[in-house]
Amino acid sequence: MKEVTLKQIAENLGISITTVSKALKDYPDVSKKTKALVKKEAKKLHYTPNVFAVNLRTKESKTVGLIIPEVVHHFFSSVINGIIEQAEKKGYLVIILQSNESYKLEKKQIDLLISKRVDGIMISLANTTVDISHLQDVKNMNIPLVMFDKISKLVDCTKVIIDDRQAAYLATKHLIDSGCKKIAHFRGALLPQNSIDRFLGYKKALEDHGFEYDPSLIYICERVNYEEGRESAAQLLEDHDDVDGIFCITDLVAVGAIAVFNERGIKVPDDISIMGFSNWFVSSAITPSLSTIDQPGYEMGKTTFKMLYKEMKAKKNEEAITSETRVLDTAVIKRNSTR
Amino acid sequence: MKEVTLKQIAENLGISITTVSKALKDYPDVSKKTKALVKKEAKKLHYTPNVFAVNLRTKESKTVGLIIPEVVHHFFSSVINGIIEQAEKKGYLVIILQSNESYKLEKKQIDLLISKRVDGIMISLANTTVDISHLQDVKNMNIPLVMFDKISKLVDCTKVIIDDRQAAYLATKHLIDSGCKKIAHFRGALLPQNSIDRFLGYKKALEDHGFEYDPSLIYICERVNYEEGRESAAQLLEDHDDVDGIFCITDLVAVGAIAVFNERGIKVPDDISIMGFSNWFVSSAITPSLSTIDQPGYEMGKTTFKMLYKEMKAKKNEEAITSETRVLDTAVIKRNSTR
DNA sequence: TTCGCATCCGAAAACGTTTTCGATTTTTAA
DNA sequence: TTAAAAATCGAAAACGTTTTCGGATGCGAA
Repeated sequence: MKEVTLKQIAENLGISITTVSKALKDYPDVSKKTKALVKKEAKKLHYTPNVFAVNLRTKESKTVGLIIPEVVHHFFSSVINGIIEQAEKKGYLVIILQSNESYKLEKKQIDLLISKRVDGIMISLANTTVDISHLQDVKNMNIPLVMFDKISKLVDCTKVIIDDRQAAYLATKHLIDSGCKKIAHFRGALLPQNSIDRFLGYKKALEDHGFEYDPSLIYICERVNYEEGRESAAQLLEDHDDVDGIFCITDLVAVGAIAVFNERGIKVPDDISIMGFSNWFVSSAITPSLSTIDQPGYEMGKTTFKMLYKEMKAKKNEEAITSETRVLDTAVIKRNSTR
Repeated sequence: MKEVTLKQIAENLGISITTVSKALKDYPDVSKKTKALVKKEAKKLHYTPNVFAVNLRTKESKTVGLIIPEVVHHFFSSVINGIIEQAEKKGYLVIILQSNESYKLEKKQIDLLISKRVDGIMISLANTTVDISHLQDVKNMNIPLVMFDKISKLVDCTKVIIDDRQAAYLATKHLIDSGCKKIAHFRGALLPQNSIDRFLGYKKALEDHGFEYDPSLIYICERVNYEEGRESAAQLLEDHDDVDGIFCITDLVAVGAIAVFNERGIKVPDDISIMGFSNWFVSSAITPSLSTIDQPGYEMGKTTFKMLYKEMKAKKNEEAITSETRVLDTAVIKRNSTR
């Protein structure tokens, strides 16, 4: 029942630990004969190297950290999916932490990951994060860092994002093209970059097409959920009777809005068109199915890890790591909630 | 820029490494004065222990593994949420792996976690898993193991589950109580235990209430998704014109079915009642909102980790670890898809 | 024979921590 | 004052691996 170590094998074979170690790693200065011998014995004893010792010696953990605002979220869980798949392929394991949209937690978790000596960190920022010194710390300690989706422009590191502004522009344009004359926007909280960008895209689209921007058509959904979609829709119905299009920051908000319109006999899209954002898989299942922007979560996860991997490799080879921003493609998905 | 170690502190203070180590861990054989001195110096230099060395020495990683069939799934991501929250609270980190419902991958991942020397493993089995020797291995190596949700009765370890059979019984009974006369069941694949149990619960409820079990009313949804819900509903409409109730293995399947009925002008619940399973948060957002069984994912994650923690502590104290099965409560949630 | 050159092997240090056990000093009791 | 007890400290081993560097061996060529 004892742990089997290099020493064990060495003793069994009457050779040194050194030779065993080198044989297993195919060093050129071990004869083919002893290599075969050692490997056979290792297999026989089911030898697996003690990672703790390997970590200590090599100063690597082959483990990366991932901090995400909310795990229970279709987009983010798609990202997780992409990341862990890609990581496993490259022999890395992923430690997942959830910031719960809290800056304080996020900071603590960064420290935790650093103290666990992960080889790299991937993060999507909490909405409440403004101070970015904890991320600067990561960079200063020369730990590879990649931000995705919810990023901060203030941190110099590689980023994987979509062009929220452009996507929102296209979403709004799609409403305009389909004949909407008065378009509201259910936006997210004021701080997060993507909430800002989507708002700006919306505004720009209006201006470019001869609409005047009307602040009273903006509704804020702090928590970006179904309930807020409902509330905003209800409020909108009180405030305005001539809005014929809504661009929602997220599908979930849009679904809430559609539910309210359905209940009140307001026809979507005949009376009012609804545009979502994310292409949550449920969006095609509701009635009417939701027109939206496809936001490639799985893809984002995949390239996020790939970027991180590149940096980790560069660091190992003592090459300089250069920050890079990768922008993923989005697409307008036309369904039945818009004309 | 050098790493700060115990040695560093010791040299600065002109004392031994031993004393520094003990001072930081409040050993009783270090004077208050030197303790204060050491702690001050440690703080000044931002000392953090090298986990690699600690791991090697203590043979613990303070890390646990989690294998899940699919990350992108509301129920499972709720479980993940519960687990990582609880784990962090106890100072453990969680490595998440995804088996993609593949036995082969699952087995490989178990080996991976073992080789990473995690302190414990939590797993929800892949649908295709029948051979359980890899889990037996885990037990044999004396690594704490907890199975949740999709378990195998053949493995002797602690388990956290719901009473699928009982819950399905109540779901079916609810349909019966609300006046349904002919009740179909959209079940899952044949192998997984919870698919079997829900089917058995359905059958038992029928028998207990004077219904005769009719195999032609059973539809199999292999992949348990929206599309299969649609297909099964469409098929049902061809096969039978007098079914007035359906118990679906999962909300997603139920949502697919409802969509078909909505499209074809079949009224839910007036013409046909639909019962789901899981209480996916979308279920309350669709029209009509879905009656279902509440399956507490977050709670399950929480107690799964707690159970694991208990075992890990027991192992450390060299107490015997006794397997235990914890059954969590479910509840019938009545909404508008049933009368 | 001797030198040079491969080829093959192993001693030993290093990674940074924890913990045992003995040594030294200080305090207390007689 | 002295012996015993308590308080405080440190040397050293151990965890299991990786890697450097020097040593041994064998072989062919000079």
